[in-house]
Amino acid sequence: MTPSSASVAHASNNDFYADNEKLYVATDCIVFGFDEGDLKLLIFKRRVEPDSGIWSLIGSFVQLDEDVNDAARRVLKEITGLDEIFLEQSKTYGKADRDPGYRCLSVAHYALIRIDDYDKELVESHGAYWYTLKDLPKLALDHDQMVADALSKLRRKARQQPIGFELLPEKFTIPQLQQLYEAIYQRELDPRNFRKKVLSLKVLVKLEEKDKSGSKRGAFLYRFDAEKYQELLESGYNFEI
Amino acid sequence: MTPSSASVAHASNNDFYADNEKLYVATDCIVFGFDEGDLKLLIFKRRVEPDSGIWSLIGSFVQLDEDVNDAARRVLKEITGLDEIFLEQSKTYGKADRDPGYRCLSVAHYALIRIDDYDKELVESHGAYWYTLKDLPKLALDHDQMVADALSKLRRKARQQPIGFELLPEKFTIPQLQQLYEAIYQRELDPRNFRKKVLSLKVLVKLEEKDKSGSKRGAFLYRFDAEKYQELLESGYNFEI
DNA sequence: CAAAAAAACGTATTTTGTACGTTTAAAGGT
DNA sequence: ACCTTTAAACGTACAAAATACGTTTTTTTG
Repeated sequence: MTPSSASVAHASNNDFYADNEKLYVATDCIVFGFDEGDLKLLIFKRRVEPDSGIWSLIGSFVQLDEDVNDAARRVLKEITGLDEIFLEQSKTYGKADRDPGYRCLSVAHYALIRIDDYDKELVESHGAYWYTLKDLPKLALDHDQMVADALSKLRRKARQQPIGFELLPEKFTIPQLQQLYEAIYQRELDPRNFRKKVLSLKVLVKLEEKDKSGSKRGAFLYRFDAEKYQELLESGYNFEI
Repeated sequence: MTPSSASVAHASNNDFYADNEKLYVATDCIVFGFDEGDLKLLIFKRRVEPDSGIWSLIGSFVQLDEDVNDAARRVLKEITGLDEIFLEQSKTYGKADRDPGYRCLSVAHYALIRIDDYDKELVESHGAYWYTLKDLPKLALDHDQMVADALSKLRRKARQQPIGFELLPEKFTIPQLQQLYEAIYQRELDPRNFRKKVLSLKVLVKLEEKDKSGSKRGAFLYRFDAEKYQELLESGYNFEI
């Protein structure tokens, strides 16, 4: 019954939890999407008591036989219908009083999804909606902090690798890519320098098609070269837009 | 009895743990120090059965009424006698099978300590020792991975802020500072460019004393200017040595 | 007192980032 | 048909930063 592994049974003070005590572990997902030039977040509103009407991140308990990151993937699949998306651990929130009434810690994960891929009906059936970051309502518990932390991780991540591709549709224009980075960094970028920089990475493949939704003239569509992108990652290059 | 908060009781699949099931939460600390030109790690060897002789990181269970990061601080205080040291969450390890026999997840933290500050007797009384990173023995469970991850976090952190100061004694020479960065990055740096760069930050205060332990000529000692260091952090400057 | 070694200072070159001008393609009004 | 407008696409000049490497200084030791 008593754990025996070296990982925990070593410090002098290794109390185990009493039989009637329990510590819950949950995971919450900060789901980012990009649409109409804005970074969006998938949040959901409880429709039944208790806490009906309160907005929060999507999440779930970690089951006893389940890896923590699998729990996050399960939540994402349940709500968006999507599999195999970018998902990374953000941070663990472990304040003893973070959830009133009982002890529960949450391992937050952030996900990036292509906003045109997800299962719209499934999302709505769960009471989940996309919110622009700026218009975000107050969220439950420490979820506001989770969002702030995930956003700052996303920003750092975006500097290290061309993460934008996870958030854009397969074909995209350079101005669209720029809009995404502007949304992530929350500042304007020079379109001429942005184009120069992004093309210098040699990970974009120019297509023959144009996208005319953004301007009269239209802009050429690009897709990214998965192979060269991989090389770039492995070289340890810093994207630094 | 059943948790009612919005944070967890929302997904369709919110199983709670059965009465006889329990999920343990521990914290493990990756404690870095710097001595004799090398990065060192504080690890400890169990001296009683079971698992006697196995090396592992220092750690402990998180108590039911205790913040997770407080648990890490408690462990550090217990083993090193040190308070108020640099401590940051690294990553949470949550594979269902990471610890054989029972379900336990671990929230890893990494700490940076001035190796001449710690309580030597206390450390030894706990069976803990400093090991150079390269000579590290095989550690228990997934602790090798924890060390690798923490090291990579330390590297990234070192690029963002002059973290070296946490690891050096109050007075140090520029060549010592360089040695530290060489140990962190695992590559050689040009001493002339290193000096130029580090002095350009204007956070070092030159003292009148010299340290003669490293060379015949001796090198001037410096301390860092806490105020200017703080300004530098707040300006969002990237250290980038 | 010369040789050795590392500290301390300096300069040249290359690379990268930043600022901003010009040309081009297509749409829409007159 | 042609002029205007708009954003895309391309290009150039300058500033800042990183890198490479030469020189001088200080001290110890043979």
